[in-house]
Amino acid sequence: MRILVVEDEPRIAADIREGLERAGYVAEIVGDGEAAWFRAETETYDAMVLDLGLPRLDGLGVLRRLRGADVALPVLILTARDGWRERVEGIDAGADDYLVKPFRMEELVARLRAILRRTAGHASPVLRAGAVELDTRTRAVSVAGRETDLTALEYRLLAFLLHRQGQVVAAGELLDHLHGSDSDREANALEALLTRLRRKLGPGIIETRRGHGYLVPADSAGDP
Amino acid sequence: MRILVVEDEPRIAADIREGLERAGYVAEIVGDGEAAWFRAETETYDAMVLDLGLPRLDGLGVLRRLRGADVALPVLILTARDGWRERVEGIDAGADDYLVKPFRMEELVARLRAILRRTAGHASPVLRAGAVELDTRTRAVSVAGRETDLTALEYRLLAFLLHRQGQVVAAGELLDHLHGSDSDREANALEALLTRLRRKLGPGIIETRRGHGYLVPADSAGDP
DNA sequence: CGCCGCCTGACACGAGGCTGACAGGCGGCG
DNA sequence: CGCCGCCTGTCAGCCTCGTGTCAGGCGGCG
Repeated sequence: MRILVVEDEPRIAADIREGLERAGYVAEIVGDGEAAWFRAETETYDAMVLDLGLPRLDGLGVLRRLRGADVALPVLILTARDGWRERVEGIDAGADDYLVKPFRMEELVARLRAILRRTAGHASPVLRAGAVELDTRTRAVSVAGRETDLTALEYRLLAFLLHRQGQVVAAGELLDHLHGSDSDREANALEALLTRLRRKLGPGIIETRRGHGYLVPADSAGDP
Repeated sequence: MRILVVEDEPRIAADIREGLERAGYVAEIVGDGEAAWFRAETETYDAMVLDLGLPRLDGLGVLRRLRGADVALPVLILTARDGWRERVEGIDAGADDYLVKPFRMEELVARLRAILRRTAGHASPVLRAGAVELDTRTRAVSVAGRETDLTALEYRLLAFLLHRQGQVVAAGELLDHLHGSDSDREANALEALLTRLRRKLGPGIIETRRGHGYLVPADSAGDP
């Protein structure tokens, strides 16, 4: 789960990142509305945490533009305590929920989970492929009903592939998602990771398309 | 006819504008990818001329975003002479045609006319020819409804020919897209590749124009 | 009829991908 | 503070399969 955090105050941004990552999300921070708009349009995120009190480009402007462009991205807005006007306008502009600063991280995570659960037609928070089930809320993964422990990286990889079920994802894109960088050396790291993950999941879940990339098949793979 | 030109180099941009307007089009220039995306989303254009060598935001990102958002806008990309990799990725990402810099204005106008003629650009990410379907999003190819495995090279070749449906493409140009170089020896490699691809696709999909090149016919070839 | 362009089956090589082993790093726990 | 565990990147070896090459065949055009 990738969350785009739009927050100009470095300390708060760092706190949010820490809290989100502790909760199992991947957080990316941008400091102003212009960058937020750009990132939201060019990359794929599962949700956005948007501080309305941005210095340069108004957070509300970002939100309106997003909604105007029909971007179905769950947005949680952060407002000042006395910013009731902002809150109303934010909800009007298409925010999914709001949070008043200062707030407790647990509350942020809880609200994020809530809007992730009820958004975008991804009705169910659990992803399935064959005998494999992945619950995005609890981060629990089971194979044929058996709870299975995945490492952080393995989980990210699996979740990403499940999110794109049926599509072939290039190795470069996977590496890009797992870290930021991309290199030749690291190609093998992905392969090693895949080997370990496949050993835990069993055969038929993650397939290789030589020269194309990897995918988890759309149909009920693994149990025919 | 409104054409959106995305080009950061002012002199080239001015040249293109002049050439397009002389040919009877209305040209609008933007200098970076972010602006291009915004304009393409908020305004209506008949085609886009997109320089892939943009400084800040990568032109390919714009293209992918457009296709991902199901924007049915014909796109002609401009690439550097040695940017064959860019070209391949551009076509893969849903460009309708490409032009190598430097180019003559007459050629730009001619290619623009061509892609405007076969209307609708590539609104849908799936390309069709007879019984063959190619989904650029999933990289899946099917023949008469049957999923068919293509190798990386076969896929590139087919995708390229489908993007240029109805046009004869010279062997040299095909080789140029599949690899960087172009040699006599390699000519046969292309023929071998074609043989293998045709065997998978069945007859009537890829035709040979002796002495000219290859094409996949524009009309519903293969199923009459 | 003979040349030339194109097709195709066979084959061999090398790149791409897999995996077991190892090492550095980081955090946890005593 | 130091030991020990797990996680993850790197390396080397192996295997598979994709792809180029070769040799020969088919057919059209002069």
